[in-house]
Amino acid sequence: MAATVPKPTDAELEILCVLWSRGRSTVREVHEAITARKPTQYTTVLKQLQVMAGKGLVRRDESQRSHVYVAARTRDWTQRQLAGDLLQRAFGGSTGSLVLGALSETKATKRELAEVRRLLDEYEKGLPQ
Amino acid sequence: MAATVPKPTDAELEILCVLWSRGRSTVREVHEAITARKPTQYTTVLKQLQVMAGKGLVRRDESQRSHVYVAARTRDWTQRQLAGDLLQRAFGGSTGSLVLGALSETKATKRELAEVRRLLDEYEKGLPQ
DNA sequence: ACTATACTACGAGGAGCATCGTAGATCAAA
DNA sequence: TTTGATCTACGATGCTCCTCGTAGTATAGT
Repeated sequence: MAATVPKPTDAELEILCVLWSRGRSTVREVHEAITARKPTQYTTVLKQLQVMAGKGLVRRDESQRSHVYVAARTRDWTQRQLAGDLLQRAFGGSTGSLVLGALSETKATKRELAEVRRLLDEYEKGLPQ
Repeated sequence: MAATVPKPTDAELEILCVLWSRGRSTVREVHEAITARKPTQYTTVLKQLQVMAGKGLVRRDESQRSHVYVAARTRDWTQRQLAGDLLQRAFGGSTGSLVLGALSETKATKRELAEVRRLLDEYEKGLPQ
């Protein structure tokens, strides 16, 4: 069975973002990234990572004294989960509503709209039949 | 200043969905809708609504013995908040990624794609210049 | 060898969330 | 008027999340 990882919480998501952008990282490295935006104790980040490892959100290499952490799921995969989850919870499954919501909240420009259209085309190409 | 309402929690969102679809509702009516999908005590829903009123997520009319509740924000407004929030937290502000995430997670069909495109067109029409 | 530094493990505690039970008030029906 | 149903108010509990402090261990520098 595919190990089922839970939906990351807010704080966990922040850490995942660091891991996605940095790749394999030690606690210290993650901490430095996190604390730059929001001053936080080192052990807070450490504990988070330990909990996340327990949940299966991250994996770690303990072969060195400084353990090295990696996100267990890709950014894309997680984004799909979160978008799908929100879709069900708040949008009654209507993809169109979600898209519109995202667009209007961020005051998307014509340029971004074009980008979205382009992505739609690409996505459709990958569709069966 | 516009009263700033907090982001609704999962349980709160379920109740809001009921209020949005039913309109003005008593606790009993909300409870009936909620418990149909997930058996729940009457007082649980009542308490939720009371808390939500305190947070400003709903307003209530106490002129009758059975208080009548209304969502304080429209469905559209809330959806925009949630979509925008997720966008910032998980997608680094990239609307395109969010759209793709939602599409691929729900295995959107060609028909739905067409619908999304139509909405995009409409949205663009309302855009200034 | 000794001391300072860096690292992990882990327990504790505050805060919010979701749920429920009980108490007390109000109303309606017999 | 008494009884039963219906409603609100609210306290209590268990859970998760987040944060931090302390303890213990390994490493490195002098």
